[in-house]
Amino acid sequence: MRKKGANGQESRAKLLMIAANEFARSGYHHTKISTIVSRAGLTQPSFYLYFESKEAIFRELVGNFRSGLKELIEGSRLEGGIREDDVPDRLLAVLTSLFEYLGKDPDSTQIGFYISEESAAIKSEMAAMIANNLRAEQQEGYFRAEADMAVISESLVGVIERLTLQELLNGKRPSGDLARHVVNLFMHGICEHPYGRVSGDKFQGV
Amino acid sequence: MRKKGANGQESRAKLLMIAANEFARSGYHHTKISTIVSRAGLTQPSFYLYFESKEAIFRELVGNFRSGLKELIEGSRLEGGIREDDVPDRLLAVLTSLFEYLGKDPDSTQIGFYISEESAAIKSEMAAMIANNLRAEQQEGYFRAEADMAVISESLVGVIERLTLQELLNGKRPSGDLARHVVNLFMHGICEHPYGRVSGDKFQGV
Amino acid sequence: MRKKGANGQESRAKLLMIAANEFARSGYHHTKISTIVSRAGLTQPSFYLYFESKEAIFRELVGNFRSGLKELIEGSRLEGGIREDDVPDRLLAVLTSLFEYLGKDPDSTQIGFYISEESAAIKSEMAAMIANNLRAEQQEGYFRAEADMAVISESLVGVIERLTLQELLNGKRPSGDLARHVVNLFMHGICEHPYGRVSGDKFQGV
Amino acid sequence: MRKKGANGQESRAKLLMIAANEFARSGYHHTKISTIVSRAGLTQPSFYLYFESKEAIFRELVGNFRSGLKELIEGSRLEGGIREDDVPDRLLAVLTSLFEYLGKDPDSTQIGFYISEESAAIKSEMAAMIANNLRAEQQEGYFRAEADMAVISESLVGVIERLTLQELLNGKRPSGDLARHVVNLFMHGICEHPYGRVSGDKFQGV
DNA sequence: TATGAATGAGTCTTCATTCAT
DNA sequence: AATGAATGAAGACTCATTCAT
Repeated sequence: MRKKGANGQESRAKLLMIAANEFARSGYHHTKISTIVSRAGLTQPSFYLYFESKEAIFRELVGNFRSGLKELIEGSRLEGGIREDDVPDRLLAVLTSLFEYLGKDPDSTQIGFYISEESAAIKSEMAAMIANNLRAEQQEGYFRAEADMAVISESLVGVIERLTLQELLNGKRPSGDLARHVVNLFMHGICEHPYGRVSGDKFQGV
Repeated sequence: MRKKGANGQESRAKLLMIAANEFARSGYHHTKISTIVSRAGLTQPSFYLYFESKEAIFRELVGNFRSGLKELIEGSRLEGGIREDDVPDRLLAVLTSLFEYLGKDPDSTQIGFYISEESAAIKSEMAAMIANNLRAEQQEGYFRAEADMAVISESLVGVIERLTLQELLNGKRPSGDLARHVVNLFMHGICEHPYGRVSGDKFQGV
Repeated sequence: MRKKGANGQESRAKLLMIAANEFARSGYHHTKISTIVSRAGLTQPSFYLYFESKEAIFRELVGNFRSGLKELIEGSRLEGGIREDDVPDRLLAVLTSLFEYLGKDPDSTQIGFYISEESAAIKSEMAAMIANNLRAEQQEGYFRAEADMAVISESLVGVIERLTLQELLNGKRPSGDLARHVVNLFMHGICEHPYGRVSGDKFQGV
Repeated sequence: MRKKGANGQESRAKLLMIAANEFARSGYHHTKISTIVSRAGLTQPSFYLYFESKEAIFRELVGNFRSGLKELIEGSRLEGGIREDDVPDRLLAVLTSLFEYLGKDPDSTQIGFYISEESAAIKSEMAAMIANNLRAEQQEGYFRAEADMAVISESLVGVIERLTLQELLNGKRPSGDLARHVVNLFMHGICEHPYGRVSGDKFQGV
């Protein structure tokens, strides 16, 4: 006769899930081990059967999110040789899958993007990878040569993190919708009648 | 010769400044009153001479940042009747002063944008105000009629917060530079040769 | 061999007992959690395993005393229909059990009667219950019709609290002894030769 | 030109009065020097111009009450040789002046009787003096020879303190009224038909 | 006579973590 | 696989009191 929850893997997974939820809702410091185990129907010492410390479980959550994100982005470089007309659709596909990733586990996204002290690093890493992708594509002539891809990629990350928080995680808009908005913004801007770009003595064109 | 710190207002201001710095560097919970007062050359009880609690001084800091930001944005609507050609320059001016505000007191910006639990609310408020401004300008024909200003303003806030953190606060680029990049991105996008916009059955154009 | 104090209920009871003693001897403010736990052979956090706060354990102590007292007095109304000659003996029994209650746990009595801010309320409640009992008995003709039972019961409470503190708690006299003194005083007074009662223009007889 | 409140004696008296009020209302520990001086329109250091410490001002208040009380009681022994019939009226007069003393400065009475740690001692002293007076009168045959004046005086003090708190200080009954109730109770008791006194094998008669 | 500014000393309370079973 | 009981370490906050002016 198995004891209730006697399957260690189950308990571990349960703790991980609940911890993610607590961290996402309350932040790292306000989350208490006692709350987590209590929601899991366990006691405090049991927690330490599966995780070394509060920090360890948090790191595991952040790590999972981070590596999944990295993998996704690494696999999304535009293949060379696609027709120029296809660029927007390719971008759209990439961004859609990115938003889908961010939306499928809101607690982890919350943690990785907004709670963790690693958040800044994660987004920087993300921006760097995107910048690489974009530069490669830029070299193939898909984007304006003078565009500063460091700034563009940081901007893109900023847009993504903001829309994720404000539109995606609370269910206001679906991934594809958001992706399309972003593509159109980054492709064409919002200006009615394109005219010259702003510049100045001390500024360089984007 | 005046006693060191014998002026209460000086002590208060000092504590406020040091607290901002500690909160910005270490976050709310890791910041200790003992550290703050020690850096100010005071003792713990003195802190409570000027502030009700740790939370109170934090709130004051956040409040100052928030109201300053609000005031700035509220005063920045494009006046109607300017020539269409001037729109980019006006936007540039607005964004420049915004980045300047965000860059002049990095600790407060850090707190208001990234540390406070109010951060989300602050940015939402900011996005809402910007959306209002943009809509007004949209009605005067400066921007594409079909652009969804809710998404645009959220995106703009995302870009601003990201560039502030990655480029402005660590001194990589000056306010004007960033502002110009943002204007160009939002005006025209990064696309080399404008072609049709992406769309889909279930999506509406931006 | 059981670990010392490994039984939670024992620890709780121990803390409760020691706390009562400390509160009784030193008053609420001078009583330190550190002293209580140290006397119990525990550390401070253990205290919070069993009680929410210093105030909570104090309230529990006061509450226990109060409810026990209430129960005792509520159950002590003289049954109607007893012979008039038996009234003193019945009163004697009631007062004896009251003094016994007050004397069996001196620390709690000290707390409930003299330390707690609720003391006044406790004694008022006690006086009100006694007044009710006395009035019922008065209606059955056991006591003089013109006696003001509000004043009498307050007086009785005053006598009880004073004798408890001065004679009972320090062991000078046993419960029965005190009860008998009180009965005789309230029944007959101390006057050698009963003469007329004092009265005055503006006073009503007791 | 005199500074406001430049008269030291005025400030001192003011502090004393306010302190009495605060101590009476809030107890010793909850009373804060900061509150006292603030109500007096002074600052904290000024307090130490007139009193050595918080404890010192408290002691002064208690001392004043105590010595006034002592003086009053000492002067109230029944002169020998009065007619037996006059005893009640003499007692009445004594008790009336006692209640008047207790009622004229409620804050001080509150402090001396209920707040101070000296309260027990004050009442004991009071009981002892009363016992002396009563014994003297008992020897002159005014009271029953077998009455135990130690218990009687303690009881009397108990009645006085209780009626003072419950009836006098909150204005429910005037001094003379209370005094008369007490005299009648102690002279004759409340029994309708005097019958034998309770006694027991192990008890001695009052 | 009065005060602006500052502090020494002390206590409650919290929480992650562990031990023995 | 799980837990009842216990703790080490740390930080916020309070208040009577004093110094220099």
